[in-house]
Amino acid sequence: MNIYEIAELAGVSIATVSRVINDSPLVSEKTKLRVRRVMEENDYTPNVFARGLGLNSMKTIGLVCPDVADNYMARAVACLERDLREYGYNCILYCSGYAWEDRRIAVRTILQKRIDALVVIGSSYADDDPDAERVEYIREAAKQVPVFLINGYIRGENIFCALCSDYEAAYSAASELLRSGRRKILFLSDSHSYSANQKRSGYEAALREAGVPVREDLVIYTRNRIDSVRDLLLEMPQLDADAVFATEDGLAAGVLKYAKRRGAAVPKDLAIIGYNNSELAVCCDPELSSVDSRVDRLCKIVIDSLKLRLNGKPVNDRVYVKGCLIRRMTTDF
Amino acid sequence: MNIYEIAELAGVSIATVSRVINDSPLVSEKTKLRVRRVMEENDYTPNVFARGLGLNSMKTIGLVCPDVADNYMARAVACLERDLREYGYNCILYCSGYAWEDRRIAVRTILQKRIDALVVIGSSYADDDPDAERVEYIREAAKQVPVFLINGYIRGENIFCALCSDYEAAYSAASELLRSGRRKILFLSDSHSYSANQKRSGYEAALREAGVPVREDLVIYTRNRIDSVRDLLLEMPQLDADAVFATEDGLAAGVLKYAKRRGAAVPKDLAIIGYNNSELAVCCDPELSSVDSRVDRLCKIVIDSLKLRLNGKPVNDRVYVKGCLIRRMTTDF
DNA sequence: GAAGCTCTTGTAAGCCCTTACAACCTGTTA
DNA sequence: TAACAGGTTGTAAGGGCTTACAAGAGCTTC
Repeated sequence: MNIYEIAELAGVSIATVSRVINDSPLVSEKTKLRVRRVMEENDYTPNVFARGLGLNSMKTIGLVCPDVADNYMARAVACLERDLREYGYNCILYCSGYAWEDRRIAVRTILQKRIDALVVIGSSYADDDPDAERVEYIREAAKQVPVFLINGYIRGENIFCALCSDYEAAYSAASELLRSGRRKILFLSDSHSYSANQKRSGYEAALREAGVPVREDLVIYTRNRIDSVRDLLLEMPQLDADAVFATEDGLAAGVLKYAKRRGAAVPKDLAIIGYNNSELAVCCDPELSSVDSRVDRLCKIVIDSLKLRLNGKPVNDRVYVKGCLIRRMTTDF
Repeated sequence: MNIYEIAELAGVSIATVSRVINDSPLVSEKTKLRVRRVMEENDYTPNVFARGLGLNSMKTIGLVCPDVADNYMARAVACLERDLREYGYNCILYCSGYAWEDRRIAVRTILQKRIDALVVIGSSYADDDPDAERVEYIREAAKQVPVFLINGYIRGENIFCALCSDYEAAYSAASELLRSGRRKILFLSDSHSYSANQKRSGYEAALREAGVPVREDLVIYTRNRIDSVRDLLLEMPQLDADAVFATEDGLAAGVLKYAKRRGAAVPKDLAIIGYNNSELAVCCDPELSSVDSRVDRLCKIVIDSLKLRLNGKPVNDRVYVKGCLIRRMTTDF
């Protein structure tokens, strides 16, 4: 069943059928109705490939993220997919993994599908990255389609960034801990990504401002896995800290669990703040205080920009969203 | 840059270029090398739309699931996407939501993209469903492309199912609890889906077999949200149970948390078993015993079947995988 | 030296749409 | 009544690829 048969059955030309498909104002209402009825009766759907060829677009957006099994990215993907679909676009998903080379391949590969735009989630790039040239592939991609980064920042033609102001968020989280009298605040992170570095800077700024020296031994990196955190704490016979600021809820949840086992009272002996406000946070006992990095908000911003951009309108190339601390039970009141 | 230009530059016909693109054995190695070099030099990529038109396939698989933000489905999507990609296929994702009408629309919509196969995750359909006709759209879809169900069962031409044997898994989970002397086992579920019903049947069978009467007041349904569980427990001044079997880890985690708050010793006073062995389970304290429903295994099976099917080979239309109980700290040894 | 074979290449039709341009119809206007 | 405008429809030329079929090139064989 193709456009010719429909045209035949409706007694019109294929041009008219095509116009009906595209709801062109050039067709009279009467004809439209007739053609539509024939299409429905034969439940005809235009061939998207042919359509793609003609329009040079299949109304598809590429979504690249390191790992959808991560709750943060999953929420982003869910949000983006829904909204974009409602706007008439489908999403091709590509879980790249975290390695830079794999990310590069991901973008290159997905571009071959002739997507209309590319969204990269959790990219954590930055211009001031010491290895800045490793994000060059993003700029390459931007030559072909508009590129939207969620939580990554790269300056460039046709590149649009929506970021959580991690620096500020970390600053205020650390300040909160300082305000409640904590002086030995452990900074726990799982990566040296741009956003992790921003968090660290914010943390250090808050300490400095409060006149508290930044102690190298209180800045620790480990894998975001519960057993890594367990091992970490096992190796530290006595944890010389009265608070923890973790760059991921998973890390914070681990600290909470194993510190409690060790007999620490939370938050009295040890206050804890996580990051991302994931589903984990409310499952913890006591509930974990966490910085909400506002994925949904970031996604909305990206979607709005994307719509504007696809309509050829100008778009801000950088938007920051303030992260906000959700106070639960692992911090003082 | 199109196939004509490449042909021109390489001094061959477009047919030859096309054959090189498709790595046809009809082309001499010498010519292949030459054409390939020209393609690389101009970094040419064949237009997928035109290719799709010609081959009637864009090497794309449709992935429909109610909600990727759910850890179980996210793991499935991640696994499927990776393996299918390695096999040369990309995935179009569609998060349908749970409503039946929305699922129907999801499948109908995604089919229009002329995908080569459809994978439906967490469908929880069944032939013996009282509302069996509501899954008719799956059979409709199967007329167009092979359909693979993960954790759903519908008999039909071109429909292939991979399921966790929830009945058995639940049976053995309940048996485990009975073996350790529990007699008042609460069955806690968040849905009346096919697989939830299977779990309930398994649970009841175990009780009956042990000569323990099934108490209606110990079968409870509630939303899979931590606060729903909290409210549920609040409404039950004294929980007359010595064990809980929950159909989702989220529910189990909630019970664990609020039962502990109430002073119950776990597992001494209350043993708990969850389901799906999600990331939550190990974050709980004590770590949650949980039935591993083996998403990864199910995905592998689907992928293997899918490959066979796409090559026109015969495939089992139903494969069961045994769920297995992961014993952690919320059950006795 | 002609026939026949295999290997390789080219020609052209086809896949199913979109859309520029031409043409037609109807109703006004001068 | 002719010219014209506006609204509607049709014709035909793409768009970039695949592939059936034809054909040429280089061998071998008798």
